[in-house]
Amino acid sequence: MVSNIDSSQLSERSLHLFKSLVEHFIEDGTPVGSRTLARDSKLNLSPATIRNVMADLEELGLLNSPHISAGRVPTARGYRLFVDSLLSVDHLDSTEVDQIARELAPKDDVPALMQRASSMLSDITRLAGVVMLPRPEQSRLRQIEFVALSARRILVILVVNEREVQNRIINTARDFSPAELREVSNYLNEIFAGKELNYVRATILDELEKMKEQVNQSMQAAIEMAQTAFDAEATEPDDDLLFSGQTNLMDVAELADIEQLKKLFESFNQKRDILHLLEQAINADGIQIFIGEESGYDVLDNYSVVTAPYEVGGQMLGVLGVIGPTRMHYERVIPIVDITA
Amino acid sequence: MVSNIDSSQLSERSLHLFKSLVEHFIEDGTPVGSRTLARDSKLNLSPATIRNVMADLEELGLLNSPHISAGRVPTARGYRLFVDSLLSVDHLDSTEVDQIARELAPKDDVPALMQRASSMLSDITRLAGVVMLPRPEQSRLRQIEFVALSARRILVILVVNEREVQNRIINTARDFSPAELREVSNYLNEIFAGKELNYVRATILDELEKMKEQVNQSMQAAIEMAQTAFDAEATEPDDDLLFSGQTNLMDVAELADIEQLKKLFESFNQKRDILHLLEQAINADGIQIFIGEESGYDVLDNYSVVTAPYEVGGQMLGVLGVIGPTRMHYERVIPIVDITA
DNA sequence: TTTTTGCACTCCCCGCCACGGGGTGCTAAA
DNA sequence: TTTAGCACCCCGTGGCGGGGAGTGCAAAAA
Repeated sequence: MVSNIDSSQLSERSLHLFKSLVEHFIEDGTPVGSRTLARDSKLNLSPATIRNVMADLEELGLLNSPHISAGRVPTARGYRLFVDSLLSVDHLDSTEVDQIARELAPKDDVPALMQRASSMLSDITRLAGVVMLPRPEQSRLRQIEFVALSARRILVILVVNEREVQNRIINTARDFSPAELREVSNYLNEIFAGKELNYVRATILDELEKMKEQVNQSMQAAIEMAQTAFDAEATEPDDDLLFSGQTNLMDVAELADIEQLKKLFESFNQKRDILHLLEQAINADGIQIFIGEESGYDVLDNYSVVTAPYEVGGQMLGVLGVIGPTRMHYERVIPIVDITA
Repeated sequence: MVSNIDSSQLSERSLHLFKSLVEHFIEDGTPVGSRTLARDSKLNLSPATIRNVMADLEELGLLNSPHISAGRVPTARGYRLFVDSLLSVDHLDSTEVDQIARELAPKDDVPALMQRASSMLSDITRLAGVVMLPRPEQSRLRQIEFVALSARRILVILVVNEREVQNRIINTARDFSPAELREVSNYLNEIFAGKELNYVRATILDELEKMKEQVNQSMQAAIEMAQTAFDAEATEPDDDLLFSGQTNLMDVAELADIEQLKKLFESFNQKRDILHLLEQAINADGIQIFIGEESGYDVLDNYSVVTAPYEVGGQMLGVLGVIGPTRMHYERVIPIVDITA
């Protein structure tokens, strides 16, 4: 990767001009030329001077022109410099902050909350929102319960990590009485509560062996049953990436290329690429921004992704973000993503 | 609604010509004129004759021309006549049928199966697939259980209609002992098991009143608690419409209008309109086709929807279908939807 | 009466051209 | 180092003209 430009390598004036150029371009998406820039930036320089500066900036790879006689446009590298060193981030006014807080009041369970967060992000930015909720590496079993549905069908309830509840219905080889079930669950809770799920899955068979002489026959069958429940749990796919507002991207003029949009939407459906990308962001300790081709996924070539890890209840949980054109209002999107996280 | 054209109202020849016109148009999407039609249809008629016929057909509202000096294009009404009376449905060859059967082998639970069905439909037709799994009108409460998670947090488990399990976590005003919880659930199961959920929701308050003197204080609080559980249940949205392959629609040339696509995608997200439409199809006893504006939803103006109700395990379950441009290969799509159902 | 031929007409599409606008780079002067 | 001047570039637009595909109608042919 080519080294990025450091703001200290450029004169004050160049930076100023570069900044207004980017801002101008973000505003209306047309390449900006020396004339307009001369007017906009309050520097009182002639277009010719500005042309010289722009030529330098182009040399550095911060700008380029779509064709010889058009204005200049920022490159990915240019955007990088812009967001890293030049950006003055808006402060959200408190009503907006309030609104976000209100929307995200934890009325219900985690997935629903994530869903709301995602669609809120997309609503407020008019871009696409995305929330990743990674399957927690260490899911601790909190509690296990059995409920008899009918003679041989038993509902197994696993409470994991404080809030999540999973249930499976399993068919058993023989009948179990409610008393038996209670006994089994007490037993399992005693041994396994607070343990890691993977550990439970791995150990339960051993445990079974160990107990062979100690516990009675019925108990053994019950534990076997519990095992099938855990095995089923392992295959849980877990929908862990939520999008919303994809359609907002269809409004953005420069993305009006159907082919490209299609590729993007497909990669939303596949989830794979986006997931990989967001995983890179999970350990960043704040906002992270992927600009254009930086992401390494060519579906995202003309898009930027602004992400931030978030946590719920004190522990790292996932990453959320916004996907939009490289030409987005970073100064607005960034604080929004930040606050939401 | 204007009455549809009956095939008996037209001469053999007109029908033949009309049919080849539609087929031709479906094939390559350009308006078809008398000249080409004269070549294509093996009738040995001069273009002029055909022009006369076409003029008649236009009078009947089966065709129209985008502008005076272009070929003709079928109207929605024209398509209607075409699919109702003229269509010769392909027989799928047995490898295709096999493939469908293999894809839909019931390896896992119902929602996953539906998901597979939907994406299979879209893959095979190269259009968008949709599957509705209606929330059963009468959901009967089968069983209710409470599990204490911690001092004041209780997990409520509702078993509904044999297979479905729903759970809610509720916070209570005071502690409940496991014994109390068991008592409450026994009590509720006794009264409400097998009853309709709506009924339960409606009656539980009355029941509470009635019981005031009979049961003890703690019991009352418990019932109140149960009520909040049921109330929460009422708001359950239930994800009951699955799409896939939306992006296929982006390939279809004549839909290249971004605005329209956007509206369509949005209505996929809202689900509301599509849901209403599919509900109309649930009682049809076979394939049902909505062509263009017939559906009554203007987002679907240039689209057709081919639906069929399906059942699993002997009971009516839902509707599945395919959404594509009015100009789709009905003769292929129809049997595919049919077999899948 | 039905079909065909002939003809005038219509409209879209495409390529062409001219032109105006907003740019550029370069050179020479301030 | 900045500015003015100048020649040049290239895109977008709009007008124009011809070709193509198709139409409707009237009159002739079957």
